[in-house]
Amino acid sequence: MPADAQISRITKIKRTDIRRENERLILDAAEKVFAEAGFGGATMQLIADMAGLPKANLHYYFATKEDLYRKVVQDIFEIWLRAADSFDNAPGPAEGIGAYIDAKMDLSRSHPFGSKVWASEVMHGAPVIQDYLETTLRDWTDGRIAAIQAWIDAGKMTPVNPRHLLYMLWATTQHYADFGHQVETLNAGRPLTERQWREAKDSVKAIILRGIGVTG
Amino acid sequence: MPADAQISRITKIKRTDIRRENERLILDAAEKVFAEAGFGGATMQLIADMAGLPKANLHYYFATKEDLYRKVVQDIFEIWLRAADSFDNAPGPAEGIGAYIDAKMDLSRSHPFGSKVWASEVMHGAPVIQDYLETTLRDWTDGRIAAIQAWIDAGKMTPVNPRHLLYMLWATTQHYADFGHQVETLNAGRPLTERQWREAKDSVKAIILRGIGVTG
DNA sequence: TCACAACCTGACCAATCGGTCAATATAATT
DNA sequence: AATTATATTGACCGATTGGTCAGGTTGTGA
Repeated sequence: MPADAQISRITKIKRTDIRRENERLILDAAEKVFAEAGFGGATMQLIADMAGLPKANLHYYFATKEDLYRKVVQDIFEIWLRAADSFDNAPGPAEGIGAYIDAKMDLSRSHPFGSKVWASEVMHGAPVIQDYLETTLRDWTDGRIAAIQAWIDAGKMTPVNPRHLLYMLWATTQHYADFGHQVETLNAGRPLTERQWREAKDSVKAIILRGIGVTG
Repeated sequence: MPADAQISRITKIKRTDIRRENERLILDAAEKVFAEAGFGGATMQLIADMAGLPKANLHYYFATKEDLYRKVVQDIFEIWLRAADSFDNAPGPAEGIGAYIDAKMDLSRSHPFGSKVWASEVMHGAPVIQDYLETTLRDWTDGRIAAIQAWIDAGKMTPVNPRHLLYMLWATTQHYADFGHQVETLNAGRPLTERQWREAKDSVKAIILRGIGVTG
């Protein structure tokens, strides 16, 4: 086997790899630009520059700006749904809700752009993911409400309105992503440190868990 | 005195009135359009149509789109600051924080567009109100943190991190405005009724006040 | 009544936008 | 090696944008 053949085999870029890598480049850039500028304020040129590709190349992989945006929003939604696994199979609210807060806070830290894109989409009336809200999200919500109600019926937590408890969990955890700039500004302009993130998580968990009558 | 003179006196439109009324028309329309489309997605033409004025007339009162936007954001900020009066002069956290939640929830219901514009502005890095964050908001925050700490020191509530408690109050109350569309979708597509708004407020207050060791 | 200032607006412009396309290059297949 | 499928890109286009401006209208004070 000649040397260049070996190199070729190692450095070879397969068609499927090209597609996958470029789509990833574009989606990452798009997530950031959509988050920072909104759908209306984002431009394909800006996304292209951030992805390091010519604008025309974006349209080769994603027909329209709206197609690209839709894919970004859907990806985030799936990540969030997966975070809810912490909720399931928990013996009680202390573990289930505590783990859910942990998971959502971690996502606010690791995927702040995605959270902002989702927030922006919902704030503008959910023009592209309305069907998701009415089907997947509604089903998911109903399921968790039932789980919380079961904990209440079993006397494992103080009776509260499960729906509003859920909203409070979403709002509080996503606040650290969506309003991250405000949080950072009020933190002397510096990003939260590892210790500060832990304190944020602990504070949220402490207040909410005590609020539903669960001893941390 | 001739009849038309009397009519003229009654229906007369003063210069100052014209300016005030038109600026109000434009600001109200702008708040709604900026909230629903974002700064980048909003167009002066759309705002003009909603205000019932020619586009050129908007530029007579507000030089640029950014000037108009800045005024909208500043108005909201002042309304929010005023809502914090409930915080002051309260004998303890039950009254102070309880009243603050009430006030912020009422604002989420009465000024949902303003809340969305603020959220959008902060999410995009606060390009036009960064100085407010660093001065007015920071001072306000420091003051409330001190007030909460005083309550803690006086043994009137469970020791919690005052800053994160504040963030939780903001996040939870504003969620009903910023994510109002999602809340409505999960409510069978219908806006919250008077009773449902009361239940939301009561749920938020119950969990948070219990979470900080205050008996409702 | 007159002169001035404030107010109004249709028509217009340069800039930018999302999107297209023909031509070319690269990889895969036969 | 030849052919085909996929990937790349500069140049371009119609549509829309924020903003301008000249000329007209209306209210105000002298």
